Parts: sequence; structure tokens; C-alpha cells
Amino acid sequence: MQELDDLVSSLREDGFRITPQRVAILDYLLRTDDHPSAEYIHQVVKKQYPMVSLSTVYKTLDLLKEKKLVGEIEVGGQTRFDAHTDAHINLVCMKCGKIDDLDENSLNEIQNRAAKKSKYLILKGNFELFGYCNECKSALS
Amino acid sequence: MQELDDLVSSLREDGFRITPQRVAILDYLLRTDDHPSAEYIHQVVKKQYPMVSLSTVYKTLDLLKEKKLVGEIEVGGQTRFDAHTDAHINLVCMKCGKIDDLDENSLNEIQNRAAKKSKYLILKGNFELFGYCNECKSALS
DNA sequence: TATTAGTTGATAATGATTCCTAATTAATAA
DNA sequence: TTATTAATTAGGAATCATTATCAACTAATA
Ligand SMILES: [Mn+2]
Ligand SMILES: [Mn+2]
Ligand SMILES: [Zn+2]
Ligand SMILES: [Zn+2]
Repeated sequence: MQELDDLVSSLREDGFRITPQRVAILDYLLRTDDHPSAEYIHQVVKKQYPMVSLSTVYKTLDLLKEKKLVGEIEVGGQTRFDAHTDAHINLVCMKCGKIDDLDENSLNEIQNRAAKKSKYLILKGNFELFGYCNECKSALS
Repeated sequence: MQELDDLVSSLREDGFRITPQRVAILDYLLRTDDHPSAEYIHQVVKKQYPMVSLSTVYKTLDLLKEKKLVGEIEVGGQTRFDAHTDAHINLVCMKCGKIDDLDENSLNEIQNRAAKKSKYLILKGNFELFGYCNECKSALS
């Protein structure tokens, strides 16, 4: 994938070492829209690279967050990660735990207006809607 | 305060027991706009009611969440609470940890539009902007 | 005032995340 | 290609916010 190669090159240019662990984690994050937890990323990546440790997953995620290649949202006491870095809505199903993305044009404008009104220097925004997904709401007790 | 009395009455009508601990915790949440953590609520309430335990703070917060009298946002690995239950933006300072409220009319409309587009049954929304508050951005290294 | 089911306080358990460090290895140049 | 070395990793221990447990207490009711 072109995007993966570009990002890997840019990490190397920034002086970071390119390890198979880092590439595998970034590759998975770029391919999925699952909003996986660190634990889940570990399970997935281990299938292809059984040597990857959970510690390395956490450290790689820290690196990718710092480089703004992934975002994070905290849900139910754990952090879920997302390589979809434009401002968007995350729909969180409170029953099955699924998280879906939803584009919403007005978010950037809201963010700019908020920066002006509040005098905060805004670095990122998280927009979360909690409820039941289409499947889970049908199966409500 | 009238609002406190009304809410206490409504809790009693729902069959919950009215204890001094519960009243003190709800009273503090209604008076502050601090977005306190459970630990912080415990510190504050203990000054007036030294017998309140942290366990009780957590259990009371569960009750108030269930009754939708308080909302919660997860920030930096801990939960912060808010009796301001209308849809609004929470501005989170990543340096000093302060959280400010900011009203934004379009949020309810966004939420309705998202419910239609996604087919989710939406139960609540959290809108968080992260950055540096006016004081902290001036003091940036 | 007695009854009793709901509530509390103290403490243990849990679990996601962070910390620590010896062993490994990606990157560079001889 | 091989040697050098500082960055990175793996694995386990530590942390800490939250949840679970349960005997003692008490708000509500009659
Ligand atoms: Mn997303
Ligand atoms: Mn708020
Ligand atoms: Zn669902
Ligand atoms: Zn600040």
C-alpha cells in the first residue's frame, strides 16, 4: 500500500527505526475501521508476527499518536484507536462495543468557533455519540 | 437550593433512600462547574461530611448517572463528572486538567441528523475539544 | 419503637496502562 | 560484509482508577 510506505518513510526520516513490529501495527491500523483497543491490535498482529509484545503495541501507539497518525477515544475504561484522523463523529454502541465513523461537515467550523470564543488553543476534537447500533437496538430486551 | 430539594424528592419518590452522603454529593455537583473526578468529589465532600467513603461516592455517581442527573467524560484514564446535562462542548486543558463548558446550539441538530443517517438509537453525546487553556497556552515552554 | 431491606465503609480484587531493564537489532560506517 | 552502538523490544512487575464483596449500619415504614 502506497500510504503505508509513505508513512514508514516519513517515520524513518524523522530518525525512528523501522521495525517489523511497527510496520505491522501501522499497517493494520491503516487497513481497518474497527477502532481497536491495544489488546485487540495485539491479538490481530500476533497472528502474522507472533513475536510482537503488548508493550511494543503500547509504545508504538504512543509514537503514532505523537506523530498524529492515529487518534484515540476513551470508552468504557479503555482506549480505542483510529487512523481516521479527520474530524468526524464516532458512534459507540453501548451493547456490542462497535464504533462506527460518521462524517459531519460542520465539525471543523464548530471547532474554529469554539477556539475563538474560548481562547483555548485547540489541538484535537473528539465527537462521540453513545447508543445502540441498528442490530443491537432491534434485539433490545 | 430549590433544584436540590426537587431532585432529592424525585429520588425519594423513585424509592431510593435519602442519605446525608447522597445529598452532599448531589449538592456539590449541582453547585460546581469543575467537572470533578470521583476522588476529587470525595475530598471536597469529606470536608463537610468526614464520614463519606470513596465507595459511596462511586455508588452515588452510578445512581446519578442512571437517573441522568449527571454526565461523565473519560479523560486521561479517569472519569470526570458534570451536572450540566444539556448537549455542550467540554474544553479540556491538556496541561492543567481544567475542563470548561461551552454552549453550542448546533449540537442537538447534529445528534438528530446522525441518528437518522446511522440508524443508531442515540442516548447521549459527548463533545470534547482538547488543547491548552488561555492561561496555559501563554506559559508554553 | 421495632422491623427490615437498602445503604455504607473498609478492604480486596480487577484490569488497563505504565514502568523497568537485560537482551536484541536497525542503522551506520569501517 | 562485519563491527559498532544507540534505539527498541519482550516480558514481567508496578501503578492506579474502578469494581466487587460483605458485615455493620440506618432510613423508611408501620
Ligand atoms: Mn473514528
Ligand atoms: Mn461539561
Ligand atoms: Zn451494537
Ligand atoms: Zn490550563
